[in-house]
Order: sequence, then structure tokens, then C-alpha cells
Amino acid sequence: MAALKSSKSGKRERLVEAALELAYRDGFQAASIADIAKEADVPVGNVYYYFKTRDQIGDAVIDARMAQFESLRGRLEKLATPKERLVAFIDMTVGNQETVAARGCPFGSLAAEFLKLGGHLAGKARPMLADPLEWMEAQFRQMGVGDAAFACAVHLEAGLRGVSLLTQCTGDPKLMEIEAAQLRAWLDTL
Amino acid sequence: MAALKSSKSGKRERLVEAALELAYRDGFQAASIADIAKEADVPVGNVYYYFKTRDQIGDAVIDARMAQFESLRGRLEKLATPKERLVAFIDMTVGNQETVAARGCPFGSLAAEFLKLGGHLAGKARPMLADPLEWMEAQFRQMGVGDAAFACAVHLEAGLRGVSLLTQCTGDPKLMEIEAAQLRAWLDTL
DNA sequence: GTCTATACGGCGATAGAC
DNA sequence: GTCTATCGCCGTATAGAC
Repeated sequence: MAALKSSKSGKRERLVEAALELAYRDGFQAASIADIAKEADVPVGNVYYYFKTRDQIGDAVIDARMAQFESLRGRLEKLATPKERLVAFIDMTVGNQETVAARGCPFGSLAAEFLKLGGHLAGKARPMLADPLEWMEAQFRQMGVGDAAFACAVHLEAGLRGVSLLTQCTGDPKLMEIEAAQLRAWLDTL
Repeated sequence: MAALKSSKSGKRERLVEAALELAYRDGFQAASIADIAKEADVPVGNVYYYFKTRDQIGDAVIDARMAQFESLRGRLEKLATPKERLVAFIDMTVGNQETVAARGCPFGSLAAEFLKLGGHLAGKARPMLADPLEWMEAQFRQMGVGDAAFACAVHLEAGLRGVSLLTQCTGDPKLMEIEAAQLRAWLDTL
């Protein structure tokens, strides 16, 4: 599929990476085309060769984030038990604590912004949190909690996304550890 | 303090209310001065008589939200026990489920946007989530959980803010009830 | 105090040379 | 494919009539 675009210069990839970086740091709306082009070291006017409209950059940003979750999911699937996979998800989130304190949840903060933006991008942003929720539900189901699987998934993801927001708001990375410890303990009671 | 401004027309109040409404619905950045003025039924140019800069409208928006929390806190203080107060806080959040599904958490979504906006407004937005956290910690301390009070506060607020984000993302108000039930049950174990 | 008109800048997007 | 130059619009903010 990469072969459909003949360019080997990797400019499109650099633009997407730059846009994701800036959208995560300052918000997608705050990042102008010029900002993104500068960050990617690509001449401004050239951007419109790769993207017909600014919204399409937003599409690519969401796709890039979703690809990161897919990659993570792939790695987690190699673990033996569903509980190990859920704990690894928690650990991985906590491992990001410094970045979360500075910029917020990589998925939640982007999703929140796109949701408020409305239009086409709002719908496209939904899977950023909904797909992890479904994945967690599947893990809990495999753990044998039965009908409680969905509620458990809601509890786990809510705790993680919520504490990420609190961490960003207070600027204190320790909050991530505090909540993670409680969530792990709760997992052990199931 | 209201007497410092002689105007009785209430235009400033209408502007702030309109700005809060639009900031909550579409995001503060998306709401232009013209949009706010139109929503408040105030001529555009007149806005700059009440606010020297756009940022000052942001200040007023944050103040208005904070005042809502102060009002809620005042009502909750009338309840007899700390656990009743915490449960009432949960109930009140769930009672907002339809609005949360459509627009997100009234405090969290605003705080998240202002935090990414950076500058002066980012710092001013922090108490929107930090003050409730402190209040919750005080309640837990009164419940006699000792050193766990802070961790409990983190767990409760993270759960509520997190499920609000999930609710907005999925569009399903039921998630609020599901998580609230789990948080109430957890409260009962303390 | 209230409002109109407008200055000014930055943005997304386009045209077209190379 | 790559890049420069520029258009047109809409945003904040101001000047000044009433």
C-alpha cells in the first residue's frame, strides 16, 4: 500500500509525525499548517501535495495514534493470561507518567479535542477510546467474570484515562502510580 | 463588588454565560468573539468594553465554572456525614449523564482544553480538577481512612472524570451509571 | 456607555514556475 | 514532484462617532 505513493522522500511520514507531535503537545487546532511543515522540515506549500485539506492531516493523526494502539495490542497478545495482559496495559500507561504529566493522555487528550471539534473527525476519534474498551472487555471475559466484563472494562479504562487527566492537571506524575496500585489490587480481587 | 461596574444591563453576565456555553459545547478556541457576542445578543464591538482581551473572557469562563463547584460544595456541606457527601457528589455527576454524553465533563473537558492552550489560562484551569480533589480528600479523611485519604480521592475523581470522557466518546449515557454503581460499592467497603 | 467601521495579521488554500 | 508567491477570508483588536 505504501507503493501507491511513489515518493521515497518520506515527507508524508514526517508531516504526519510532526502533526501528531504538535497535536499532542499543543492541540491540533493550535498547530497551523505552517507549524507542522516547519516541524517536519518540509516547505509549506508542499504540504498540499500530500494532503488536499487540513482535515485530512487530522485523519492521518488519528490513524497514527490508532496504529500505536494496534501495535501495543499485538505485543500484549503474546502474554499468556488475560490478567497479565491487563496488568501490562496498566504498567505501560504508568511508564508514560512523565509525558502524561506534561501533555496528558496520548489517546484521551486527542480524542477529547477531536470530539469537541465536531464534524467528520469527531466520529473518527471515537475508536481511540472505544477500541481499548472493547479489548479490555474481551480480556475480562476471558478471565471469567461473565456479565461483569463490560463494567470491569469501563472501570479500568475510566480509572486510567481519568487519572491521566488528573496527572496532567496537577502536574504530579506520582498520581499515576497511586491509581495504578489501586487498580492492580482491584484486579486481584476478581 | 458588582457595584464596581455601574452598568445594569447585565451584558457582561450574558457574555460570560454565552462564552461558557459555547466553550463547553464547541470548545473555547472554536468560539470567536463574534460567536459569543451573537449568542449573548450583544453587538460585537461592545465586547471590548467589558473585556480588554480575548484571554480575559477565558478567565471569566473558568471563574464561572469554579463558582458552580463552590455552589455545589456549599450544598453538599449541609449533609451530615462525609460518605453521604461523597455519594451525593457521585449522584450529582450521574444526574448529568445526558449532557456528559453530548458534551463531556463540564469541568474536565474545559480543563483539558485550557491546559493544552498553555500560557496564563493553563495555570488558572488547574483548580477546576484540583479543588474537587482536595475536597474529596478532606471527606475521606473525615471518614477515617487515614493516610489512604489522598489515594481514595484520586481513585474517586479519576473514575468520575474518566467515565465522563468514555461516555462522551461512546455517546452512551449508561456508562455513567455503570461506573457510579462500582464506585458506590467501593465506598461501602471503606 | 454603546455601537459601527475598519485596521491588521495570520490562516487555509490555490496557481503556476521549475 | 517540488516549491514560491499570493489570494481571499476571518480572526482579534482599535478608532472614533454617537
